[in-house]
Amino acid sequence: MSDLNISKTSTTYRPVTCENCNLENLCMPKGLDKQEIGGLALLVNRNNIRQRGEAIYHAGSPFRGMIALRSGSAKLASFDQNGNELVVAFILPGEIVGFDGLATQLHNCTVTALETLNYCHLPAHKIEQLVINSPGLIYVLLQRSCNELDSQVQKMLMSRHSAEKRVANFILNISERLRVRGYSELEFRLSMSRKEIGNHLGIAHETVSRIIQLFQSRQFIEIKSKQLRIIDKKELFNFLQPIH
Amino acid sequence: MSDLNISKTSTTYRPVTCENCNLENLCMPKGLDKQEIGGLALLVNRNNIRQRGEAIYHAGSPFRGMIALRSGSAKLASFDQNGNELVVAFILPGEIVGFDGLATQLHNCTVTALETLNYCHLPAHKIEQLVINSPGLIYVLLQRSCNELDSQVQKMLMSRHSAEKRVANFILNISERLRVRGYSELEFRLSMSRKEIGNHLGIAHETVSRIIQLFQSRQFIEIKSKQLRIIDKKELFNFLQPIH
DNA sequence: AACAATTTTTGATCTAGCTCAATTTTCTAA
DNA sequence: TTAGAAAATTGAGCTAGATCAAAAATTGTT
Repeated sequence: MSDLNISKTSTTYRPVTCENCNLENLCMPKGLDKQEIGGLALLVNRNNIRQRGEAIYHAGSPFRGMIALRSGSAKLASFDQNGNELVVAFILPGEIVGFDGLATQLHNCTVTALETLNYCHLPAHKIEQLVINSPGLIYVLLQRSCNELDSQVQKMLMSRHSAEKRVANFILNISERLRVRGYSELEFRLSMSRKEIGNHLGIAHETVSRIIQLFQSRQFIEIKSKQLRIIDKKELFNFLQPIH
Repeated sequence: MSDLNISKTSTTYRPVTCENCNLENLCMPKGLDKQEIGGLALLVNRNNIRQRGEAIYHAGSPFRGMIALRSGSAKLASFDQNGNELVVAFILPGEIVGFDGLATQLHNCTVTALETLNYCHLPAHKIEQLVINSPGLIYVLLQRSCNELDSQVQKMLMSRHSAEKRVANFILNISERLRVRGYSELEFRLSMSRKEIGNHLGIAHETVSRIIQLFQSRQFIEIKSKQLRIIDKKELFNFLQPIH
Protein backbone atom coordinates (compact mmCIF):
# COMPACT_ATOMS: atom_id res chain seq x y z
CA MET A 1 0.00 0.00 0.00
CA SER A 2 1.36 3.38 -1.04
CA ASP A 3 1.35 5.76 1.91
CA LEU A 4 1.42 9.43 1.05
CA ASN A 5 3.30 11.02 3.90
CA ILE A 6 2.15 14.60 3.79
CA SER A 7 2.00 17.03 6.69
CA LYS A 8 -1.09 16.45 8.78
CA THR A 9 -1.30 20.02 9.96
CA SER A 10 -1.97 21.29 6.47
CA THR A 11 -4.88 23.70 6.28
CA THR A 12 -6.44 21.89 3.33
CA TYR A 13 -7.50 18.28 3.34
CA ARG A 14 -4.51 16.24 2.17
CA PRO A 15 -4.21 12.51 1.52
CA VAL A 16 -4.56 10.27 4.52
CA THR A 17 -2.25 7.33 5.05
CA CYS A 18 -3.60 3.81 5.31
CA GLU A 19 -3.03 4.03 9.05
CA ASN A 20 -5.42 6.92 9.65
CA CYS A 21 -7.77 6.16 6.80
CA ASN A 22 -11.13 4.96 7.96
CA LEU A 23 -10.64 2.03 5.63
CA GLU A 24 -8.01 1.10 8.19
CA ASN A 25 -10.51 -1.11 9.92
CA LEU A 26 -11.54 -2.54 6.62
CA CYS A 27 -8.03 -2.98 5.24
CA MET A 28 -6.60 -4.27 8.48
CA PRO A 29 -9.29 -4.65 11.09
CA LYS A 30 -8.21 -5.86 14.47
CA GLY A 31 -9.05 -9.47 15.10
CA LEU A 32 -9.06 -10.54 11.49
CA ASP A 33 -6.60 -13.08 10.19
CA LYS A 34 -3.97 -12.27 7.59
CA GLN A 35 -5.81 -14.18 4.92
CA GLU A 36 -8.83 -11.90 5.26
CA ILE A 37 -6.68 -8.79 5.18
CA GLY A 38 -4.78 -9.95 2.12
CA GLY A 39 -8.02 -10.87 0.44
CA LEU A 40 -9.48 -7.41 0.94
CA ALA A 41 -6.37 -5.68 -0.38
CA LEU A 42 -6.95 -7.48 -3.66
CA LEU A 43 -10.59 -6.40 -3.82
CA VAL A 44 -10.13 -2.65 -3.34
CA ASN A 45 -9.40 -0.29 -6.26
CA ARG A 46 -7.13 2.51 -5.16
CA ASN A 47 -6.23 5.96 -6.38
CA ASN A 48 -9.43 7.03 -8.11
CA ILE A 49 -9.68 10.76 -8.77
CA ARG A 50 -12.53 13.23 -9.20
CA GLN A 51 -12.37 16.95 -9.88
CA ARG A 52 -14.57 19.57 -8.20
CA GLY A 53 -18.17 19.14 -9.30
CA GLU A 54 -17.71 15.59 -10.60
CA ALA A 55 -19.75 12.77 -9.08
CA ILE A 56 -18.53 9.44 -7.71
CA TYR A 57 -22.01 7.95 -8.04
CA HIS A 58 -25.47 9.24 -8.75
CA ALA A 59 -28.83 8.86 -7.00
CA GLY A 60 -30.88 6.29 -8.89
CA SER A 61 -27.91 4.41 -10.28
CA PRO A 62 -27.06 0.82 -9.30
CA PHE A 63 -25.14 0.32 -6.06
CA ARG A 64 -21.47 0.90 -6.83
CA GLY A 65 -20.09 -0.42 -3.56
CA MET A 66 -18.29 1.32 -0.72
CA ILE A 67 -16.15 4.41 -1.18
CA ALA A 68 -13.43 5.55 1.23
CA LEU A 69 -12.25 9.10 0.75
CA ARG A 70 -8.46 9.42 0.92
CA SER A 71 -8.10 13.14 0.22
CA GLY A 72 -10.30 16.10 -0.63
CA SER A 73 -13.92 16.42 0.40
CA ALA A 74 -17.35 15.65 -0.98
CA LYS A 75 -21.02 16.17 -0.37
CA LEU A 76 -23.61 13.44 -0.05
CA ALA A 77 -26.95 14.65 -1.35
CA SER A 78 -30.45 13.31 -1.89
CA PHE A 79 -33.21 14.82 -4.02
CA ASP A 80 -36.95 15.21 -3.55
CA GLN A 81 -39.52 14.41 -6.27
CA ASN A 82 -39.13 17.97 -7.49
CA GLY A 83 -35.40 17.67 -7.94
CA ASN A 84 -34.55 19.90 -4.98
CA GLU A 85 -31.23 18.94 -3.47
CA LEU A 86 -30.88 17.98 0.19
CA VAL A 87 -27.31 17.92 1.47
CA VAL A 88 -27.30 14.87 3.72
CA ALA A 89 -23.67 15.08 4.81
CA PHE A 90 -20.23 16.38 4.01
CA ILE A 91 -17.52 13.75 3.62
CA LEU A 92 -14.00 14.31 4.87
CA PRO A 93 -10.80 12.33 4.24
CA GLY A 94 -10.84 8.93 5.89
CA GLU A 95 -14.63 8.72 5.86
CA ILE A 96 -16.79 6.17 4.07
CA VAL A 97 -19.87 6.52 1.86
CA GLY A 98 -22.00 4.06 -0.02
CA PHE A 99 -24.48 2.86 2.59
CA ASP A 100 -27.24 4.70 0.72
CA GLY A 101 -27.21 2.01 -1.97
CA LEU A 102 -26.59 -1.10 0.04
CA ALA A 103 -30.11 -1.99 1.15
CA THR A 104 -31.94 -1.43 -2.13
CA GLN A 105 -29.00 -1.93 -4.51
CA LEU A 106 -29.85 1.49 -5.95
CA HIS A 107 -28.19 4.66 -4.73
CA ASN A 108 -30.40 7.04 -2.86
CA CYS A 109 -27.85 9.81 -2.93
CA THR A 110 -25.29 11.45 -5.18
CA VAL A 111 -21.72 11.97 -4.00
CA THR A 112 -20.08 15.04 -5.54
CA ALA A 113 -16.50 16.26 -5.18
CA LEU A 114 -16.25 19.66 -3.47
CA GLU A 115 -12.62 19.86 -4.62
CA THR A 116 -10.16 17.47 -6.25
CA LEU A 117 -10.31 14.22 -4.35
CA ASN A 118 -8.87 10.73 -4.26
CA TYR A 119 -10.71 7.63 -3.13
CA CYS A 120 -10.57 3.87 -2.70
CA HIS A 121 -13.39 1.76 -4.04
CA LEU A 122 -14.69 -1.62 -2.90
CA PRO A 123 -16.97 -2.72 -5.75
CA ALA A 124 -20.50 -3.86 -4.95
CA HIS A 125 -20.18 -7.34 -6.44
CA LYS A 126 -17.18 -8.04 -4.25
CA ILE A 127 -19.11 -7.38 -1.05
CA GLU A 128 -21.01 -10.65 -1.50
CA GLN A 129 -17.65 -12.42 -1.52
CA LEU A 130 -16.76 -10.79 1.78
CA VAL A 131 -19.90 -12.20 3.41
CA ILE A 132 -18.47 -15.67 2.89
CA ASN A 133 -14.75 -15.06 3.13
CA SER A 134 -14.51 -12.20 5.63
CA PRO A 135 -17.63 -12.02 7.80
CA GLY A 136 -15.68 -9.91 10.27
CA LEU A 137 -15.45 -7.18 7.67
CA ILE A 138 -19.20 -7.20 7.13
CA TYR A 139 -19.61 -6.78 10.87
CA VAL A 140 -17.28 -3.76 10.71
CA LEU A 141 -19.48 -2.33 7.95
CA LEU A 142 -22.53 -2.93 10.13
CA GLN A 143 -20.89 -1.01 12.96
CA ARG A 144 -20.07 1.83 10.59
CA SER A 145 -23.60 2.08 9.31
CA CYS A 146 -24.84 2.17 12.91
CA ASN A 147 -22.38 5.00 13.50
CA GLU A 148 -24.02 6.82 10.62
CA LEU A 149 -27.39 6.28 12.26
CA ASP A 150 -26.02 7.76 15.49
CA SER A 151 -24.84 10.85 13.57
CA GLN A 152 -28.23 11.22 11.97
CA VAL A 153 -29.87 11.21 15.40
CA GLN A 154 -27.37 13.86 16.47
CA LYS A 155 -28.37 16.00 13.48
CA MET A 156 -32.04 15.49 14.29
CA LEU A 157 -31.35 16.72 17.84
CA MET A 158 -29.57 19.80 16.49
CA SER A 159 -32.46 20.59 14.19
CA ARG A 160 -34.47 21.56 17.28
CA HIS A 161 -31.98 24.27 18.14
CA SER A 162 -31.53 27.82 16.92
CA ALA A 163 -29.69 28.68 13.72
CA GLU A 164 -26.78 30.06 15.76
CA LYS A 165 -26.37 26.81 17.67
CA ARG A 166 -26.56 24.81 14.48
CA VAL A 167 -23.79 26.80 12.84
CA ALA A 168 -21.60 26.66 15.96
CA ASN A 169 -22.14 22.92 16.17
CA PHE A 170 -21.41 22.51 12.48
CA ILE A 171 -18.04 24.25 12.77
CA LEU A 172 -17.11 22.24 15.87
CA ASN A 173 -18.22 19.01 14.22
CA ILE A 174 -16.02 19.54 11.16
CA SER A 175 -13.17 20.56 13.46
CA GLU A 176 -13.50 17.41 15.55
CA ARG A 177 -13.70 15.11 12.56
CA LEU A 178 -10.53 16.66 11.13
CA ARG A 179 -8.83 16.38 14.51
CA VAL A 180 -9.44 12.64 14.88
CA ARG A 181 -7.97 12.11 11.42
CA GLY A 182 -4.84 13.99 12.45
CA TYR A 183 -5.52 17.31 10.71
CA SER A 184 -5.44 20.76 12.22
CA GLU A 185 -8.61 21.25 14.22
CA LEU A 186 -8.28 25.02 14.44
CA GLU A 187 -7.51 26.05 10.89
CA PHE A 188 -9.05 24.50 7.82
CA ARG A 189 -10.86 25.19 4.58
CA LEU A 190 -14.64 25.00 4.46
CA SER A 191 -14.76 23.64 0.94
CA MET A 192 -18.55 23.84 0.69
CA SER A 193 -20.52 27.00 -0.13
CA ARG A 194 -22.68 28.91 2.35
CA LYS A 195 -25.65 27.71 0.34
CA GLU A 196 -24.61 24.08 0.83
CA ILE A 197 -24.04 24.64 4.54
CA GLY A 198 -27.47 26.24 4.84
CA ASN A 199 -29.09 23.45 2.87
CA HIS A 200 -27.47 20.86 5.12
CA LEU A 201 -28.42 22.65 8.34
CA GLY A 202 -31.92 23.55 7.20
CA ILE A 203 -31.40 27.32 7.28
CA ALA A 204 -31.21 30.00 4.56
CA HIS A 205 -27.76 30.76 3.20
CA GLU A 206 -28.22 34.40 4.15
CA THR A 207 -28.69 33.29 7.73
CA VAL A 208 -25.52 31.20 7.58
CA SER A 209 -23.65 34.21 6.31
CA ARG A 210 -25.02 36.48 9.01
CA ILE A 211 -24.13 34.02 11.77
CA ILE A 212 -20.62 33.46 10.46
CA GLN A 213 -20.16 37.23 10.42
CA LEU A 214 -21.55 37.41 13.94
CA PHE A 215 -19.06 34.81 15.17
CA GLN A 216 -16.30 36.72 13.43
CA SER A 217 -17.34 40.05 14.91
CA ARG A 218 -17.30 38.48 18.36
CA GLN A 219 -13.82 37.11 17.68
CA PHE A 220 -14.80 33.45 18.01
CA ILE A 221 -13.56 32.72 14.51
CA GLU A 222 -11.69 34.40 11.70
CA ILE A 223 -12.87 33.70 8.19
CA LYS A 224 -11.42 34.78 4.86
CA SER A 225 -13.67 33.46 2.15
CA LYS A 226 -13.56 29.70 2.75
CA GLN A 227 -10.52 29.63 5.01
CA LEU A 228 -11.55 29.28 8.65
CA ARG A 229 -9.59 29.74 11.85
CA ILE A 230 -11.14 29.00 15.21
CA ILE A 231 -9.95 31.63 17.68
CA ASP A 232 -12.13 30.86 20.70
CA LYS A 233 -13.35 27.29 20.71
CA LYS A 234 -14.71 27.66 24.23
CA GLU A 235 -17.06 30.45 23.20
CA LEU A 236 -18.32 28.38 20.29
CA PHE A 237 -19.03 25.56 22.74
CA ASN A 238 -20.87 28.01 24.96
CA PHE A 239 -23.27 28.57 22.10
CA LEU A 240 -24.37 24.98 22.41
CA GLN A 241 -25.42 25.41 26.02
CA PRO A 242 -29.10 25.78 27.02
CA ILE A 243 -28.88 29.40 28.15
CA HIS A 244 -28.31 30.66 24.62
CA MET B 1 -42.59 -21.31 16.65
CA SER B 2 -45.98 -20.40 17.99
CA ASP B 3 -47.98 -18.45 15.44
CA LEU B 4 -50.74 -16.31 16.81
CA ASN B 5 -53.40 -16.32 14.14
CA ILE B 6 -55.32 -13.18 14.84
CA SER B 7 -57.25 -11.10 12.31
CA LYS B 8 -54.95 -8.80 10.43
CA THR B 9 -57.62 -6.24 9.76
CA SER B 10 -57.90 -5.41 13.43
CA THR B 11 -57.84 -1.72 14.18
CA THR B 12 -55.23 -2.12 16.90
CA TYR B 13 -51.81 -3.61 16.42
CA ARG B 14 -52.08 -7.33 17.07
CA PRO B 15 -49.37 -9.99 17.18
CA VAL B 16 -47.63 -10.73 13.90
CA THR B 17 -46.95 -14.26 12.78
CA CYS B 18 -43.41 -15.46 12.17
CA GLU B 19 -44.13 -15.19 8.45
CA ASN B 20 -44.81 -11.47 8.42
CA CYS B 21 -42.51 -10.56 11.29
CA ASN B 22 -39.54 -8.58 10.19
CA LEU B 23 -37.46 -11.12 12.04
CA GLU B 24 -38.59 -13.36 9.19
CA ASN B 25 -35.40 -12.63 7.33
CA LEU B 26 -33.45 -13.22 10.49
CA CYS B 27 -35.29 -16.37 11.53
CA MET B 28 -35.44 -17.84 8.05
CA PRO B 29 -33.57 -15.69 5.61
CA LYS B 30 -33.53 -16.84 2.03
CA GLY B 31 -30.27 -18.43 0.97
CA LEU B 32 -29.22 -19.52 4.42
CA ASP B 33 -28.82 -23.17 5.22
CA LYS B 34 -30.95 -24.98 7.76
CA GLN B 35 -28.13 -25.18 10.24
CA GLU B 36 -27.95 -21.39 10.39
CA ILE B 37 -31.71 -21.07 10.77
CA GLY B 38 -31.85 -23.67 13.51
CA GLY B 39 -28.94 -21.96 15.23
CA LEU B 40 -30.69 -18.60 15.33
CA ALA B 41 -33.92 -20.06 16.66
CA LEU B 42 -31.97 -21.19 19.71
CA LEU B 43 -30.45 -17.75 20.23
CA VAL B 44 -33.66 -15.70 20.23
CA ASN B 45 -35.74 -15.15 23.40
CA ARG B 46 -39.40 -14.98 22.55
CA ASN B 47 -42.51 -13.67 24.18
CA ASN B 48 -41.19 -10.79 26.25
CA ILE B 49 -43.83 -8.34 27.44
CA ARG B 50 -43.87 -4.66 28.39
CA GLN B 51 -46.78 -2.54 29.58
CA ARG B 52 -47.49 1.02 28.41
CA GLY B 53 -44.76 3.35 29.65
CA GLU B 54 -42.26 0.60 30.42
CA ALA B 55 -38.90 0.58 28.65
CA ILE B 56 -37.22 -2.26 26.76
CA TYR B 57 -33.84 -0.58 27.09
CA HIS B 58 -32.55 2.80 28.19
CA ALA B 59 -30.24 5.36 26.62
CA GLY B 60 -26.83 5.05 28.27
CA SER B 61 -27.20 1.40 29.19
CA PRO B 62 -25.05 -1.37 27.67
CA PHE B 63 -26.12 -2.71 24.28
CA ARG B 64 -28.85 -5.28 24.89
CA GLY B 65 -28.96 -6.71 21.37
CA MET B 66 -31.62 -6.59 18.71
CA ILE B 67 -35.33 -6.35 19.45
CA ALA B 68 -38.11 -7.37 17.06
CA LEU B 69 -41.55 -6.12 17.95
CA ARG B 70 -44.24 -8.79 17.59
CA SER B 71 -47.27 -6.82 18.78
CA GLY B 72 -48.06 -3.39 20.19
CA SER B 73 -46.07 -0.28 19.43
CA ALA B 74 -43.19 1.68 20.89
CA LYS B 75 -41.27 4.89 20.59
CA LEU B 76 -37.53 5.18 20.06
CA ALA B 77 -36.23 8.33 21.71
CA SER B 78 -32.95 10.09 22.28
CA PHE B 79 -32.20 12.87 24.77
CA ASP B 80 -30.13 16.03 24.59
CA GLN B 81 -27.70 17.12 27.34
CA ASN B 82 -30.58 18.90 29.01
CA GLY B 83 -32.73 15.80 29.18
CA ASN B 84 -35.17 16.94 26.51
CA GLU B 85 -36.64 14.02 24.67
CA LEU B 86 -36.38 13.65 20.90
CA VAL B 87 -38.70 11.05 19.41
CA VAL B 88 -36.50 9.43 16.75
CA ALA B 89 -39.07 6.94 15.47
CA PHE B 90 -42.23 5.01 16.24
CA ILE B 91 -41.92 1.24 16.10
CA LEU B 92 -44.71 -0.94 14.70
CA PRO B 93 -45.19 -4.72 14.86
CA GLY B 94 -42.67 -6.60 12.76
CA GLU B 95 -40.08 -3.84 12.99
CA ILE B 96 -36.62 -4.04 14.53
CA VAL B 97 -34.78 -1.76 16.96
CA GLY B 98 -31.41 -1.92 18.62
CA PHE B 99 -29.06 -0.42 16.03
CA ASP B 100 -28.58 2.57 18.31
CA GLY B 101 -26.37 0.49 20.60
CA LEU B 102 -24.50 -1.67 18.14
CA ALA B 103 -21.65 0.64 17.14
CA THR B 104 -20.70 1.92 20.58
CA GLN B 105 -22.04 -0.97 22.68
CA LEU B 106 -24.01 1.64 24.61
CA HIS B 107 -27.58 2.53 23.77
CA ASN B 108 -28.10 5.99 22.39
CA CYS B 109 -31.85 5.77 22.69
CA THR B 110 -34.60 4.53 24.96
CA VAL B 111 -37.36 2.29 23.64
CA THR B 112 -40.66 2.76 25.49
CA ALA B 113 -43.92 0.84 25.08
CA LEU B 114 -46.80 3.02 23.85
CA GLU B 115 -49.19 0.21 24.79
CA THR B 116 -48.84 -3.40 25.92
CA LEU B 117 -46.36 -5.06 23.58
CA ASN B 118 -44.63 -8.36 22.92
CA TYR B 119 -41.15 -8.74 21.49
CA CYS B 120 -38.39 -11.16 20.53
CA HIS B 121 -34.88 -10.52 21.75
CA LEU B 122 -31.54 -11.48 20.21
CA PRO B 123 -29.04 -10.82 23.04
CA ALA B 124 -25.96 -8.74 22.28
CA HIS B 125 -23.42 -11.37 23.29
CA LYS B 126 -24.94 -13.81 20.83
CA ILE B 127 -24.41 -11.47 17.89
CA GLU B 128 -20.67 -12.13 18.01
CA GLN B 129 -21.45 -15.82 17.58
CA LEU B 130 -23.48 -15.03 14.49
CA VAL B 131 -20.52 -13.30 12.87
CA ILE B 132 -18.72 -16.62 12.84
CA ASN B 133 -21.59 -19.06 12.42
CA SER B 134 -24.12 -17.11 10.33
CA PRO B 135 -22.38 -14.31 8.40
CA GLY B 136 -25.41 -14.14 6.12
CA LEU B 137 -27.48 -12.94 9.07
CA ILE B 138 -25.03 -10.17 9.82
CA TYR B 139 -25.34 -9.09 6.20
CA VAL B 140 -29.13 -9.00 6.63
CA LEU B 141 -28.65 -6.79 9.71
CA LEU B 142 -26.36 -4.53 7.67
CA GLN B 143 -29.06 -4.18 5.02
CA ARG B 144 -31.61 -3.36 7.71
CA SER B 145 -29.46 -0.67 9.23
CA CYS B 146 -28.97 0.83 5.76
CA ASN B 147 -32.75 0.80 5.39
CA GLU B 148 -32.91 2.79 8.61
CA LEU B 149 -30.45 5.27 7.14
CA ASP B 150 -32.65 5.60 4.06
CA SER B 151 -35.65 6.36 6.29
CA GLN B 152 -33.67 8.97 8.16
CA VAL B 153 -32.82 10.71 4.88
CA GLN B 154 -36.52 10.60 4.00
CA LYS B 155 -37.33 12.30 7.32
CA MET B 156 -34.65 14.91 6.69
CA LEU B 157 -36.26 15.64 3.30
CA MET B 158 -39.67 16.02 4.94
CA SER B 159 -38.28 18.42 7.51
CA ARG B 160 -37.93 20.99 4.72
CA HIS B 161 -41.65 20.90 4.08
CA SER B 162 -44.59 22.64 5.74
CA ALA B 163 -46.20 21.33 8.92
CA GLU B 164 -49.26 20.26 6.90
CA LYS B 165 -47.16 18.14 4.53
CA ARG B 166 -45.30 16.60 7.44
CA VAL B 167 -48.49 15.51 9.17
CA ALA B 168 -49.99 14.18 5.92
CA ASN B 169 -46.79 12.26 5.22
CA PHE B 170 -46.71 10.94 8.78
CA ILE B 171 -50.22 9.49 8.52
CA LEU B 172 -49.50 7.94 5.12
CA ASN B 173 -46.20 6.53 6.38
CA ILE B 174 -47.81 4.76 9.34
CA SER B 175 -50.58 3.53 7.04
CA GLU B 176 -48.11 2.09 4.53
CA ARG B 177 -46.02 0.39 7.21
CA LEU B 178 -49.14 -1.25 8.64
CA ARG B 179 -50.25 -2.29 5.15
CA VAL B 180 -47.01 -4.10 4.29
CA ARG B 181 -47.33 -6.05 7.54
CA GLY B 182 -50.84 -7.11 6.61
CA TYR B 183 -52.82 -4.73 8.83
CA SER B 184 -55.60 -2.41 7.82
CA GLU B 185 -54.07 0.60 6.11
CA LEU B 186 -57.19 2.76 6.37
CA GLU B 187 -58.23 2.31 9.96
CA PHE B 188 -55.87 2.10 12.91
CA ARG B 189 -55.00 3.47 16.31
CA LEU B 190 -52.44 6.24 16.63
CA SER B 191 -51.10 5.01 19.93
CA MET B 192 -48.78 7.98 20.43
CA SER B 193 -49.89 11.38 21.81
CA ARG B 194 -50.13 14.57 19.76
CA LYS B 195 -47.16 15.80 21.75
CA GLU B 196 -45.09 12.78 20.71
CA ILE B 197 -46.14 13.20 17.07
CA GLY B 198 -45.17 16.87 17.20
CA ASN B 199 -41.87 16.08 18.87
CA HIS B 200 -41.08 13.51 16.19
CA LEU B 201 -42.04 15.81 13.32
CA GLY B 202 -40.42 18.89 14.79
CA ILE B 203 -43.62 20.89 15.20
CA ALA B 204 -45.61 22.06 18.25
CA HIS B 205 -48.31 19.71 19.48
CA GLU B 206 -50.86 22.52 19.09
CA THR B 207 -49.95 22.66 15.40
CA VAL B 208 -50.38 18.88 15.07
CA SER B 209 -53.81 19.18 16.65
CA ARG B 210 -54.85 22.03 14.36
CA ILE B 211 -53.72 20.18 11.23
CA ILE B 212 -55.46 16.97 12.25
CA GLN B 213 -58.64 19.00 12.78
CA LEU B 214 -58.13 20.64 9.40
CA PHE B 215 -57.81 17.26 7.69
CA GLN B 216 -60.93 16.11 9.49
CA SER B 217 -62.92 19.22 8.55
CA ARG B 218 -61.97 18.64 4.91
CA GLN B 219 -63.10 15.03 5.19
CA PHE B 220 -59.69 13.53 4.44
CA ILE B 221 -59.70 11.64 7.70
CA GLU B 222 -62.00 10.89 10.61
CA ILE B 223 -60.47 10.87 14.05
CA LYS B 224 -62.03 9.97 17.40
CA SER B 225 -59.40 10.48 20.06
CA LYS B 226 -56.61 8.13 18.91
CA GLN B 227 -58.68 6.05 16.47
CA LEU B 228 -57.97 7.14 12.89
CA ARG B 229 -59.79 6.36 9.66
CA ILE B 230 -58.44 7.54 6.34
CA ILE B 231 -61.38 8.63 4.18
CA ASP B 232 -59.61 10.21 1.23
CA LYS B 233 -56.08 8.90 0.80
CA LYS B 234 -55.73 10.66 -2.55
CA GLU B 235 -56.31 14.06 -0.99
CA LEU B 236 -53.72 13.35 1.67
CA PHE B 237 -51.27 12.45 -1.08
CA ASN B 238 -52.10 15.70 -2.82
CA PHE B 239 -50.79 17.49 0.22
CA LEU B 240 -47.36 16.10 -0.50
CA GLN B 241 -47.26 17.67 -3.95
CA PRO B 242 -45.26 20.86 -4.64
CA ILE B 243 -48.26 23.12 -5.30
CA HIS B 244 -49.36 23.00 -1.67
C1' DA C 1 -70.00 7.68 39.30
C1' DA C 2 -67.09 11.35 40.55
C1' DC C 3 -62.64 13.33 40.82
C1' DA C 4 -58.10 14.47 39.46
C1' DA C 5 -54.76 14.37 36.10
C1' DT C 6 -53.56 14.40 31.54
C1' DT C 7 -54.31 15.31 26.83
C1' DT C 8 -56.43 17.77 23.21
C1' DT C 9 -58.46 21.61 21.20
C1' DT C 10 -58.99 26.41 20.13
C1' DG C 11 -57.81 31.32 20.25
C1' DA C 12 -54.60 35.29 20.24
C1' DT C 13 -50.16 37.12 19.97
C1' DC C 14 -45.27 37.11 18.94
C1' DT C 15 -40.79 36.17 16.73
C1' DA C 16 -36.88 33.63 14.48
C1' DG C 17 -35.56 33.23 10.45
C1' DC C 18 -37.26 33.38 5.56
C1' DT C 19 -37.80 35.92 1.35
C1' DC C 20 -36.84 39.53 -1.66
C1' DA C 21 -33.60 42.92 -3.19
C1' DA C 22 -29.40 45.34 -3.87
C1' DT C 23 -24.33 45.44 -3.31
C1' DT C 24 -19.88 43.69 -2.83
C1' DT C 25 -16.53 40.09 -3.07
C1' DT C 26 -14.55 36.06 -4.97
C1' DC C 27 -13.81 32.86 -8.57
C1' DT C 28 -13.14 31.40 -13.39
C1' DA C 29 -11.52 31.37 -17.82
C1' DA C 30 -9.89 33.59 -21.81
C1' DT D 1 -5.39 41.08 -16.36
C1' DT D 2 -9.72 41.60 -16.98
C1' DA D 3 -14.59 40.72 -17.84
C1' DG D 4 -18.41 38.02 -16.60
C1' DA D 5 -20.45 34.78 -13.56
C1' DA D 6 -21.17 32.96 -9.17
C1' DA D 7 -21.09 33.41 -4.30
C1' DA D 8 -21.34 36.09 -0.20
C1' DT D 9 -22.89 39.92 2.37
C1' DT D 10 -26.12 43.19 4.12
C1' DG D 11 -30.66 45.39 4.68
C1' DA D 12 -35.75 45.44 5.36
C1' DG D 13 -40.03 43.62 5.69
C1' DC D 14 -43.06 39.37 6.08
C1' DT D 15 -44.94 34.93 7.61
C1' DA D 16 -45.34 30.11 9.23
C1' DG D 17 -45.54 28.30 13.06
C1' DA D 18 -44.09 28.92 18.04
C1' DT D 19 -45.59 30.32 22.47
C1' DC D 20 -48.82 31.57 25.87
C1' DA D 21 -53.34 30.93 27.76
C1' DA D 22 -57.66 28.98 28.72
C1' DA D 23 -61.42 25.74 27.89
C1' DA D 24 -62.95 21.11 26.67
C1' DA D 25 -62.41 16.28 26.25
C1' DT D 26 -60.40 12.03 27.58
C1' DT D 27 -58.36 8.77 30.70
C1' DG D 28 -57.32 6.57 34.88
C1' DT D 29 -58.54 5.77 39.81
C1' DT D 30 -61.03 4.91 43.91
